[in-house]
Amino acid sequence: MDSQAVSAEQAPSTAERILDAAEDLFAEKGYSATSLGEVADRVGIRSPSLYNHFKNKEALYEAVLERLLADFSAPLSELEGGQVTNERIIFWLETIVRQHHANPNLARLLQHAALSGGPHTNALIDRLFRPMFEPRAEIEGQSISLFENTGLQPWAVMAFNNLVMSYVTMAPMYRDLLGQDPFSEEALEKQLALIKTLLKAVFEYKGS
Amino acid sequence: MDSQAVSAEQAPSTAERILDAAEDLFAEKGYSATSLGEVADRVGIRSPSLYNHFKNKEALYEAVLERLLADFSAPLSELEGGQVTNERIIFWLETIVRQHHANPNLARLLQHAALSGGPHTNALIDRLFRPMFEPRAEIEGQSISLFENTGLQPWAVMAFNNLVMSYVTMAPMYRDLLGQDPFSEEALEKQLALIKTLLKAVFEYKGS
DNA sequence: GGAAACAACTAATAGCCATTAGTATACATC
DNA sequence: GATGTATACTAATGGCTATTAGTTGTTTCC
Repeated sequence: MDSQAVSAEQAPSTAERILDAAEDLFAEKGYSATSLGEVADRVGIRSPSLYNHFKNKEALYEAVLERLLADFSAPLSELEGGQVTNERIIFWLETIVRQHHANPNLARLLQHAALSGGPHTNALIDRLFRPMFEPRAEIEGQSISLFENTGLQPWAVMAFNNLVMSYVTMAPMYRDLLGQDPFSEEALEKQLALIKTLLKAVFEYKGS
Repeated sequence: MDSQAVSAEQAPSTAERILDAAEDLFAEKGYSATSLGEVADRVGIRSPSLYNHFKNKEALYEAVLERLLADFSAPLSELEGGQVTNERIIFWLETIVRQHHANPNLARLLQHAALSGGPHTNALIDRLFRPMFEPRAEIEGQSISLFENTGLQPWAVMAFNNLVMSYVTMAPMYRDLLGQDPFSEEALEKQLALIKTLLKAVFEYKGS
């Protein structure tokens, strides 16, 4: 009865609460191992009621993906909106790391998709990764791809993607091994320090 | 009738063929999303026949894990059997990378366990990772942990584990993005070159 | 050659899955 | 106040799940 919030923030709609619960579960268990009954349980409704908000399981999954992609696509677009300098690559990578720490679900979902497939996997690849690997659209006459001058592109792109993604997807094990929260502020700083060091090493790499 | 091999190699037993099929499926889909019916289909028998060889699904999973762990535990034991020099760490990491390329299933299985849990996950952590993170047993009076002198241990350990594991678990997506086999000989060489460069960068890192 | 062990099969179980149909309640609009 | 629209519910479906029981044929051993 006292739950009628008068504050500035709206109480989330049922559809939003479904998306929240489904995002966590899809990220943890993957598409096929996630049951609509469990999603409904977390929201506090019965599973057939989900169909008032989403056409079916696949549509719910697609909506979860769409919401995540909207957040995570921004940084790369911004990077490509100007000259790609080493400094801006560092800044871009740092932004991405912070984003994954703030919400680890996209990385987890992507990892499930890479391992097991599932609906819309190709769309995921195209929208999240393809832009990093393809030669960039020409800007000011020059066509540069990330890390191009190191001679190890696209392996360097994969390597740094691996660093960021696997930290997130392995976090439950690391939590156990470290005895501390892998998403704490200190942990984030340590990971960033290491990644920046490695990034500089790649910038200076001229071939063995 | 002509299938009675007279050659040196024995035809694999039914139990071994079950293990092979189950390993691939568990690695692809994870524990709960793998059905015994599908395992049986691949072997060419009916699912109740599996129970002639394994007590139940969990015992089959455990047997798959055991077989994989036997292969993958060797290199670290060997590394710790002597002085831990930078050169031997490089050699050890190279061995591990080659092992994961030869059989990507352990990395995939481990990734599923990290994301979703499942039976024996704690045992997996303890046997595969704990030795890398804990201070090593004293050998010749000195107690050294890997990467200790860089000041970023255990983050460096995690980072290189991430590099190796994620390359394997993301391989299906990379196959699509690269347009070539991520487990080919050339791909392996490229990955090794990059990892060695990064490893040397960490050895020389003294703190920002 | 009879006995025992082994490994395949079919049939049947209880439980969970996504999904549909039909129904009840509340709220907004005319 | 009547009429829709939205959103919850219960009940029921057919399919898939792991697992058990019981049966049949084949191999191994004395």
